[in-house]
Amino acid sequence: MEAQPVRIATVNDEVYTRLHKAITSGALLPGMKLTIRSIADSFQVSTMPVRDALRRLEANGLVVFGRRSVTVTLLSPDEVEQVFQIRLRLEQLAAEWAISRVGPHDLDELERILADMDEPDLSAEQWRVLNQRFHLRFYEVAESDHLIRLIRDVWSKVEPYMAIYASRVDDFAEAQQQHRFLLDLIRRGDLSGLLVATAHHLDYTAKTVVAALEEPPASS
Amino acid sequence: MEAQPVRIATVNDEVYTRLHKAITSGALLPGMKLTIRSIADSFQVSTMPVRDALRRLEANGLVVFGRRSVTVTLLSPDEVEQVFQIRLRLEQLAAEWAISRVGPHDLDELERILADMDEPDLSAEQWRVLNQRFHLRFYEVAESDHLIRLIRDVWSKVEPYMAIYASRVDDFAEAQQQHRFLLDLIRRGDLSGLLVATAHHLDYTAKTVVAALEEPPASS
DNA sequence: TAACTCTTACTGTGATCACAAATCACAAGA
DNA sequence: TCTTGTGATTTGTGATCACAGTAAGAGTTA
Repeated sequence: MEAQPVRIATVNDEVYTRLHKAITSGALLPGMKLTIRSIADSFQVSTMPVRDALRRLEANGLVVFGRRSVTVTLLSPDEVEQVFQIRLRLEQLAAEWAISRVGPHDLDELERILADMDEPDLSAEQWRVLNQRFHLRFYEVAESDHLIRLIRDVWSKVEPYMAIYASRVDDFAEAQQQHRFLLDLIRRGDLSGLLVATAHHLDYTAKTVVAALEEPPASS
Repeated sequence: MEAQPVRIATVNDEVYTRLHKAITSGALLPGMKLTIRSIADSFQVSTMPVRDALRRLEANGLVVFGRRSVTVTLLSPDEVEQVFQIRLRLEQLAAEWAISRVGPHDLDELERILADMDEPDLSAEQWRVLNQRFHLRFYEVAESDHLIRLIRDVWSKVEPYMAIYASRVDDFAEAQQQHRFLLDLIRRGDLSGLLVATAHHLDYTAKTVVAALEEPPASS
């Protein structure tokens, strides 16, 4: 029963995690130029683990190595829409696998996450994290490491734009209503309904994100 | 009109390409232990670009970094099946996008690839490469870099097992027949038929690959 | 004032080195 | 013969260094 080797916490991993979070949370904006040395200095490590981490982020599509430069990947609105379409197909597959395995304990936890999201004075960042947790928590029920990992990776690519969108909106009532609807379908085991609702939810999200992207960033 | 920086050919890229090919072609078998230094020696470069390349391969899921070891990712038959399911969804999406954009030139090229695959004394390796080229050539018509890249990545994960399978089989008549059927559906613009046929084709492929995987490697 | 050239400083790439931890081999004991 | 403990070797990790090409800034000219 030979298992895959287990990763050990290392400086490289730490840097990777922090950079990944910085990009997906919108702290490092798409198109922004990065320098290995300054990152290394701010993290108080050598350039070595930073290089390793950036290489991994490159393979994830979150940064782009160019001629003597590293840049946070910048997606056009059209590309964002494409990625959302891809996300949809993967998440529909995960929903198929998950809905037949979902148990009472899972439903409770999903319910609890939605309750947390009802908190009125939630920051955009907090909402974004909870939103991601809700969806991924359900897909984890599918028990497929490969699918979950892929969904995470694809999700990460549009997450920076979700962050931009969320930072400008303060009313998540519509999205929240859709979440409750989704959870209800899950609870009832209505797969075909869930697939349609998931498509609607992602279309809605994609449209609002792209719309926020196309209007001027911050005119006073 | 600021464009994304362009990658420049570098030693790191070269090492990455060669290792990627070595793994997907089955030259480096799943589960095999790799050592950075020996790879560096055999390529006559320092360990540096090898590290970078392996980090990228790690993010692609082709190798796994463990405690002081690097291993070619080993998938269980069950995992192989999962990845094929994921591939199916992604390729169905690509088929949707591609079928409405396919032109005469594309059809000619697909036809030519199939003709090449009719060659009777084709090595397993040559057949595998042509098979991949046929499918990807069609999906490229979709003109979505993100989707193509994702399909390539997912494809790579099961490619080593395709190589194992192909090396033991010498009759690709059934698969070839399915290819011609697919191309016919593409030519007629029959999307729903194409989606079903693609599902059948991938199911068939997955089953034969997994079957080959589960029987003893080389008895006698 | 604006555009252009040239120079300088910067930055990723690749190499080499030190270290600690894990693996492997060999031997001693049961 | 199998297990266990110990030591030597291996190996990934992280740091430092030299180099070459790029990109930004200064200086000049029209």
